[in-house]
Amino acid sequence: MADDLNSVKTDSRTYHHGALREALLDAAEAVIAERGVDGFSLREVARRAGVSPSAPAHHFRDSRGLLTALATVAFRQFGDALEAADVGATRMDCIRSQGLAYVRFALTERAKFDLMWRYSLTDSNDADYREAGRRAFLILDRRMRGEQSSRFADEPAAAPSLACWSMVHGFARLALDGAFGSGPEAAERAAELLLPAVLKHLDV
Amino acid sequence: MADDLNSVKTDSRTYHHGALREALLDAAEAVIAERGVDGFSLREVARRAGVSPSAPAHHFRDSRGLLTALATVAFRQFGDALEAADVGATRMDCIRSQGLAYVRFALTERAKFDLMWRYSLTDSNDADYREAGRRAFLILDRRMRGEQSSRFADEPAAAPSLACWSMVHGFARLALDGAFGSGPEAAERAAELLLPAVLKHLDV
DNA sequence: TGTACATCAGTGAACGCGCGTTCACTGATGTAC
DNA sequence: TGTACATCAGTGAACGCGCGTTCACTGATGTAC
Repeated sequence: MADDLNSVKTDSRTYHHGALREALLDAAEAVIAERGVDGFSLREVARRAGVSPSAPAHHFRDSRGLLTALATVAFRQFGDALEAADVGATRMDCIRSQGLAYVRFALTERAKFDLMWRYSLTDSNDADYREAGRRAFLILDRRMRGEQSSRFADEPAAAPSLACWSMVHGFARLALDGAFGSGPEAAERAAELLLPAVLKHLDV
Repeated sequence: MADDLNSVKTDSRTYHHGALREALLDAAEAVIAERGVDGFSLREVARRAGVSPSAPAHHFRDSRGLLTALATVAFRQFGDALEAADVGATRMDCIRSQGLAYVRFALTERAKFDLMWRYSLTDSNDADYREAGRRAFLILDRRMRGEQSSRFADEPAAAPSLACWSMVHGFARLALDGAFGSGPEAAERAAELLLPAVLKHLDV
């Protein structure tokens, strides 16, 4: 595996692919982006990667394995997006900015976002997968906790974070699932128009 | 179809089933409850209803038709549950009560709730389906609007309702999708423990 | 520097499967006269 | 009240499909000596 990365691009047909794992993840991403998560098939992914149907098994035991790996990648990108959005003059600004980024990610990476939460398709015991999900939540959670102590002393510590997470998650899902009209455009328009107003009703 | 309903139960094997439509819907509900929405198959449903694989086509054009009908039924039951929960001394009590009912429905009727929002599996143009979904939303929306005028004069009128809807919907989805631990018990425990505290952060 | 060999990463044919849908059909029902 | 017939609601065999996975295999790579 000490492959020169350039050679991967250049020598076109060797018996050993050289970067098949990544190629399969890319292909899988393309497939679900085009056909939706339910349209995923291992054979189709292999086909796109130009490889026999049994090749993926060497890198990801089975189809669930591949999807779990892809969901993990997706959660990492998602976490990165939240982290990048954690900016603003005040704590509340940061929170709102993260909320917008949350929904934007869901709407631009529809299929990946779907997959991240389709736990019937992934191995929810996979350590990397769990860790990637946990990290994403903690980015928001850390900002929510901030310096300030909760005004709601009698409640579980995670409640404010969870309230925020629930609201943006719910909004994103409703948008994706066509509650604001079907098609990506309708969802994006709704998000632009409504989400800022909706976030005003979050009290944390 | 002027069938005596009692006879449906009693004479066991006639060529004409007599209430096949309902039997198929029941069977479909059982199938997705056992196997999840992805485990649905038209043949399996026909099998359980004790009928040939092509029989369902007479009542529901195809498999999407059946699922759309089932989703419609589900949305009606969901609406009924919200309506029944719309009780309390204050407006806010009613809202909270509806929120709890929302999540309870999602957790007890997992598969049906899943199906309601899986719009890749249903015909989202179906009039009954749309109407049933709309009605459910309006039950919450009516209570949210109440007598009182919004304190947020500059925002879209639907924003408070949508904020509430998003929060409970998001919470329900996170619970269902295993964010609070996998398995129904974990989800229910989390809902009991966290949901009331989460709802305190809704400002409407 | 050369060689033997283990290991790794692929091939491609084959398996068995369950699926949705179509098709020509038939049994039961209800209605017109 | 009896009969002819249209319509409705089923049957069941057959279709073609794409799927995930297994299997015995082989080509390429890297390492020990």
